[in-house]
Amino acid sequence: MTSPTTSARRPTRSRRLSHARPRGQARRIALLEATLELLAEQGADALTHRRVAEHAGLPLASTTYWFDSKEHLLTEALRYAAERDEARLRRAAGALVRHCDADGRAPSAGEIVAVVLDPCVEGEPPLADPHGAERAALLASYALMLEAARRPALQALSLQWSDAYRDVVGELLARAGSARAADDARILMAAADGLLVDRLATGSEADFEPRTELERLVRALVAVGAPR
Amino acid sequence: MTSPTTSARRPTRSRRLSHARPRGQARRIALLEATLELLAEQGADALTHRRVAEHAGLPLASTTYWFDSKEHLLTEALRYAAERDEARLRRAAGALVRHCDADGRAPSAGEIVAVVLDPCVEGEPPLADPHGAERAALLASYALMLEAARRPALQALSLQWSDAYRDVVGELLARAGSARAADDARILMAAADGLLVDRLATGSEADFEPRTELERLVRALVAVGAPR
DNA sequence: ATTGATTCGGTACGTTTGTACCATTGCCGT
DNA sequence: ACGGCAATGGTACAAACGTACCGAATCAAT
Repeated sequence: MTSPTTSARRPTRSRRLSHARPRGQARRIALLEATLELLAEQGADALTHRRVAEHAGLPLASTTYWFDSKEHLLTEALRYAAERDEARLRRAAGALVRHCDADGRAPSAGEIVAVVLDPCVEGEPPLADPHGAERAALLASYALMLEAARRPALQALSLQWSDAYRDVVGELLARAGSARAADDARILMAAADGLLVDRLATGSEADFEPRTELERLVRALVAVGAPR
Repeated sequence: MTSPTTSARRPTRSRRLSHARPRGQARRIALLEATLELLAEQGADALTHRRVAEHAGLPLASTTYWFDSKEHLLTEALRYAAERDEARLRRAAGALVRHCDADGRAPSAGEIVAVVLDPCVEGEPPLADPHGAERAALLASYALMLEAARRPALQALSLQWSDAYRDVVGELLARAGSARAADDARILMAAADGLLVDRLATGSEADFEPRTELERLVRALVAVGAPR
C-alpha cells in the first residue's frame, strides 16, 4: 500500500511546486467534483472521506480541512451541481431565445426539448461516455432530490432548482404558443426527469429516444391549450 | 453460504405469533419492511445491519441469518417492493377495466390517473403509517432506480417493473382512445414519477396537485393522437 | 421422549469509518 | 529577510461497521 521509500525517491522540487495537485480554492472545487463523480459511479453509501480524497488525488485531511463534516461536503457538492446546471440551462435558453428573436419566429418543439436535454445528449451515442460528467451531474441531481425529500435544509436548494427550470422552460413554451406555460413546463420537466431516470435504471438505452417522446409531448401540450 | 429457502411451507398449526416477535419466514418479511422504511426515512447510507435489526425489533444476527450480505438484503427488499407494487397496480387496473366494461364505457382521464397514483392516496396494510406508507414506497422505488442505474443485477428488476406499468397503463390509455398507447403510457408514467419526486424533494405539497396536472396531460395526449 | 434440523441470539474480531491533532510547508506583506 | 498565517498532510483513535461463530432454543417427525 504505502511506499516508505524515503531515500529512493526524494521529492523533486519542480514536481512538487508545479500544480500536479490543485491548491487553495481549486482544491475545494476538486473535492466537490470528486464527490459528485463518486456519487454517480458508486452510490451514496460509497461516499467516504478517504474515497473522495483518493478520487481527487488529495490527502485525506484535505477533506476535513475544506469541509466541516461529511454532511457539509455532500450539501456543498449538491449546491455546486445545482448552480452549475442552472447556469447552463439559462445559457442554453438565452441562446435559443436570441436566435429565434433574430429570425422573428417561435422556438420549435425540438429546440425546446434540446435545451432541456442539453446536458444529457451532447452527441448521439449515450454509451460513448457512460461515466462522463453529464451522467454524473444527472445522477447527482436525482440523488439530491431523494436526499432533499428527507432533509429540509436541501429542500430550499431543490425548490430553487425546480423553480428555475419552470421559469426558463415556461418562457420558452409561452413563446411556442402554450396557453398555460407554467403548468406545461412543470409537466415537461417531470416527464423529462422520469424518462431519463427510467432510461438509466432499466439500461434500455436503445429501446426509446427521450427526445422524440418529449417532442411529441410538447406538441400535444401546445396544441391542446387550456382545457375548457 | 446459502440463505434459507423461500419455498412455500405448510402453515404452522395456528396463528400464534400475535404478541411475540415474528419468527421464521415472517421474520424475513419484517426485515425487508424495516429495510424499506429505513431506506425512505434515513437514506441509503443509514442502512446498517444493526439499524435494520433494531427497527424491526430483532437481534442483529437475524439479518445475517436470513440474508447473505447487506447487498443481498437491499436487493431482496427492492424486489419485495417491486412485486408488491406491481400486484397492486394490476389489481387497481383490473378493477377499473371491469367497472368500465360493466358500464360499457371507456375509462376517463381521472380514473386512469387515479390508478397510477393509487399507491400515493391509499394506505396498504403491510406498511403501518398511513401518511408514511406512500412516502416509503415512493422513496424506496426511486432509490431502486438510482441503484439500478449502476448495478446491472437490479436493471432486470427495474425493467420488469417499468414494463408492467407501461403494459397496464397502456391498456387503459388505449381504451380511452389513445392512438399510441404504449408511448403515451411511457410519457404518463415518466411525468407522474417526475411530479411526485419534485413534490417530495421541494416540500411544496400545497403548491400544485399532481392529479389535476396529470389529467390535463392524459387529455392532451389522447386528443392529439398520433402525429403523422 | 428422543432425535436431527432449523432457527435464534449473544458475542467476538478485524476493518473501515469520521474526525481530531499537530508538526511542517508555502505564501505574502512588511 | 523574515515573521505570520493559511494551507498541507501524515498520523491517531474511538466508534461503528459487516460478518463469522456457536451454544441455546424450538420445531417436525418419529
